[in-house]
Amino acid sequence: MALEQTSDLLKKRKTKLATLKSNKIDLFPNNFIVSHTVQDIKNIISVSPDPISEDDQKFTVSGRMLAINRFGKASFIRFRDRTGLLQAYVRKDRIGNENYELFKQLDVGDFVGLKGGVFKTRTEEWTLLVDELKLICKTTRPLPEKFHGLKDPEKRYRQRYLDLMMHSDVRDIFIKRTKIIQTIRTFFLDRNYLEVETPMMQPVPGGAEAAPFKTHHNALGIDLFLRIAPELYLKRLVIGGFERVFEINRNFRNEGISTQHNPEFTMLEFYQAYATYEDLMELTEEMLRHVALEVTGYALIHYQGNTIDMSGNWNRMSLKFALMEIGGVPEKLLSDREELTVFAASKGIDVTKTANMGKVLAKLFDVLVEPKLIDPTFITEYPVEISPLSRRNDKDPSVTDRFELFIGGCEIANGFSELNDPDDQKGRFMKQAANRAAGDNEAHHMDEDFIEALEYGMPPAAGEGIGIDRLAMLLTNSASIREVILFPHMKPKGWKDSR
RNA sequence: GGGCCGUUAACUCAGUCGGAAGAGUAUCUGCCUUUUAAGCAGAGAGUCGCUGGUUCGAGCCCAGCACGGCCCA
Repeated sequence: MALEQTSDLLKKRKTKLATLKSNKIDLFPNNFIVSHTVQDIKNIISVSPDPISEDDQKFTVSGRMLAINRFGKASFIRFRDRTGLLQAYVRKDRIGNENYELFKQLDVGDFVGLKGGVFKTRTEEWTLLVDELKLICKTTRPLPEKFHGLKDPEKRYRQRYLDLMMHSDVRDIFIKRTKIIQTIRTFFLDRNYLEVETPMMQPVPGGAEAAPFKTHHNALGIDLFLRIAPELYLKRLVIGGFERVFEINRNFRNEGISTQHNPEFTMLEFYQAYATYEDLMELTEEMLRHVALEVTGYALIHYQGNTIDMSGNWNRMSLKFALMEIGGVPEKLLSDREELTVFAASKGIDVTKTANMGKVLAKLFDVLVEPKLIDPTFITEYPVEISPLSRRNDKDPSVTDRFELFIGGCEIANGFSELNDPDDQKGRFMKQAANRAAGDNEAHHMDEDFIEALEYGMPPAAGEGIGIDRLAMLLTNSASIREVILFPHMKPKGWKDSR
């Protein structure tokens, strides 16, 4: 056991606990039975026809004390349970001398069980008049300051429980996040999609262009990769006859951490047989509009100073059109890789020498167009070389039947008609493998097993992925992905034994 | 990986020109039975992120490192 350095405050608190314990006070009892929640009490008060006095009905509640105002022989406390905040009035003449002496030893942060009726204070605030008070759980550490809360972002993320305890707006963000996921789930279940789970550990990481995390299975003696996407497995299910499937689950990508990236993040992917990418654009509009309304109550989203209208028909334009009209790229450059690279360089955009035309276009788009797509906009006609899993367009085989959706300057969704020609798919994988050999470690791996699956026949289908974290950022007006992930990844620090 | 900024009491933050470490909240003691950032009087509380350097003297200047934030790649 390492020697722990304790602050003055902590030492005093521990001494207090020891004293209480030696006085036979149970600091962590587990036998308190609650009759009402705070919300129950508020509901009952709100429908009571006549003025209530503290003797009409008794409630038994429990919660964490967040504030104590002591006045010698009486005190006001505020406590909170999962349903809300309530004030209570603790009087020495009601709970008795002995209990009041115990109460004087309690601290902000402690859990208490209370029994009593309700009355209105002079300032018209409904307050529980305490007849009985019991310690439910003693805190060993003091809570952060009540007025300023916990501001240090590092502490907020590393000790999220404190952040949640102190800040109702933070709690609201995570409640909204859950509501987003539940609304999406219901949306798909209502449309006869089957919710499935596919491997998180894959022998060949596929379905996206990203560096994976590697792990090892001892008994099998093989390396496995944490999935970067579930796509290829979900398509195997479409081949198997599950014509409508969806999965909401974690993906893992071994890349940098930023305000937009966490190494693990949550992705919705869904696939529908006999649908095209155009059908999915319709479905996406309907779904996201529905989610925004369900979660925020409005079709207008306020995000980082912009007002985004989720109602009406969303913009649609091709990648090249967007580059010309929004990015200001001269049309004649769009068909010449060399000139385009020079143009990119003139804008301070660095393009690697090995990058193909599609990658150059995508890079230009990321910098010149994406930040400007505030209102929901579908971008279509992505080049085939950067869309290795998408179906070719019938009229122009150099582009695919694919779209990406941008809202608030952020990529939210990526969908396309699925490539179901096994030979074409094999050729695309081989091109990717060549890129990989040339040094692109984010290029796709060859997946022979998936090619074989396609050879058994996949019905025409369209599929889409939506980043749940990004969507949660959008709907909670969060500038950083860390604000919508309960425990964002951070470098370990010696903070555990430094206090 | 690069740039800028931050790290001082449990929390939120000051700290001037390099010359004895500060405030509010919280804690402790006393008073206080309708407060709500309660009030009044008093007290205690610090590895100034870490390591080294410059200096008679460093929270402050310099270098390196750690962690975090924002921006860029």
